[in-house]
Amino acid sequence: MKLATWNVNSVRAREARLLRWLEAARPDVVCLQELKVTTEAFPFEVLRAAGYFAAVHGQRTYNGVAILSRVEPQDVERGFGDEGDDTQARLVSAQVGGLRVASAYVPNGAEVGSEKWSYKLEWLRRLRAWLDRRFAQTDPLALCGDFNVAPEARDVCDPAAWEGSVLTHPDARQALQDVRAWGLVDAFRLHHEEPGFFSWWDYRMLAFPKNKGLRIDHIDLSPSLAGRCSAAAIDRNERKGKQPSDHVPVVVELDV
DNA sequence: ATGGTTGCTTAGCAA
Repeated sequence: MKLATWNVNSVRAREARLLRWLEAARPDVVCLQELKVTTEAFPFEVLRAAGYFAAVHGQRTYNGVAILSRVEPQDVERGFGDEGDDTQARLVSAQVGGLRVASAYVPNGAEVGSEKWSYKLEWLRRLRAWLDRRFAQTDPLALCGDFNVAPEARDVCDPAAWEGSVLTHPDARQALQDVRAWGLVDAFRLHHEEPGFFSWWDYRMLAFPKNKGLRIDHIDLSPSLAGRCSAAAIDRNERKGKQPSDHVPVVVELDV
């Protein structure tokens, strides 16, 4: 199974590129983030024609997440289902082909110390609580998405320049580590040790041509799936050409 | 040098 995650930064603005990429990469399952569209206005028909079902948790203007799958997703769950804030569409999960897949759009956090920053850290705590509540470590689970955290210095183009940012702050890294301590493994790092692999480049300041990026999009696997992950890659080419997203797809191959 | 760019929505916010 080929499983991917991609923050498309508006599914409507990216529709042509998404369809072209699906045709070229032929993934079985794709987690999308930042749809920026309501569930009602999601392009179900065009994706169905391309061979994909969709489990969608949409929202107007901001956020919005989905799971595309060649087999029909079952048991779709939207949000955490906890007592916390439920106004931002940032999590959808579903059963696809024998495993549980989650598409997550972790809050960016805006600025360290801001209300949005607190919301980001709290959201990551809720994510860990959701894992504790909903799954056993033996379950085949893939948590995919824009985590808005570069886990280590090797995931940052210029660690000194990015020190203390919302994407690299020790508190954000610790919050992600607390999520992963449930029993998740960063699939990309199973296959690549070296620095210089990025999944996001700012639209501004010629960040992509200068390769000033960060690796903030991740596919995290439960132990049983980690042992079945035969390859991982970042599709850097998708940042090239006209009207790219600021993020590119991350792809893994699972022997399931 | 709190700059620069993109998307949604329509002037300002979010990233």
